[in-house]
Amino acid sequence: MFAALADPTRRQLLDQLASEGPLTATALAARYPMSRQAVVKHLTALAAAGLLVGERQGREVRYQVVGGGLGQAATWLSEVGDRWDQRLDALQRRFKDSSGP
Amino acid sequence: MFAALADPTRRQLLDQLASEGPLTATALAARYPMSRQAVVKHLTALAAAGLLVGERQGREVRYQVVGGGLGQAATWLSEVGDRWDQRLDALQRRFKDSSGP
DNA sequence: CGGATGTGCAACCCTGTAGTTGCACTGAAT
DNA sequence: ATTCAGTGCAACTACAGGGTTGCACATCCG
Repeated sequence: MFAALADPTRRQLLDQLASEGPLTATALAARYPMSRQAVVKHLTALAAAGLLVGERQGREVRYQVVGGGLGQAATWLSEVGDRWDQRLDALQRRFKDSSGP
Repeated sequence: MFAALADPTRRQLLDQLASEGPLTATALAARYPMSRQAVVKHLTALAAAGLLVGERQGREVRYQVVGGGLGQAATWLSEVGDRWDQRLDALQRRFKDSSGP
């Protein structure tokens, strides 16, 4: 899932879909200097990571962002951040204790 | 930077450093089924992404987490999330308007 | 000093994957 | 029915990156 976010193109794709709403692979490919299939691969990767869903409408497929997906990443980030903050706090407390009045 | 977080090993490494405090590359390598150099490469990648710093003490180098680094990732996530939420809100409003009482 | 321990650098496989091209299939329009 | 736009699948190339090994350099301890 972080692997899906690792590629800059995929982040851009996600960004565009988030701000412009559902689009088709062909429409997106027109905005990037790469082939349609390349874009499709990226979209598939993002969908596999649970960040997108593709909905078929006639002969086209509109991809749109799934809101909850990013939450997991955010959760992990804050967990590690918290652990590190706890260590920082502990160090600061110990420092205060040993140098206190 | 997301690329740095993409590898599971690197996330584990970050995790351990966040919860156990500064460690050397050799000490970390002892806990992983890979060579020391492999671990060093990961640590270097994390340091290049601004998530770690290595501090030399005599002949060893202790790596420790840099708190602010994760903030950037969190910021990006929340930005994209917000944009998507805005679109959702706009859609819901429009839907309410067109089907309202 | 000499040996042990920890680090740094470089060259080298090997797998994964981003990107391409080509072709077949399906839905819509004339 | 024919044509056109959009999609899907598969084979192929090429490059990045994870991992290894080998050796040289620095530092601590006897």
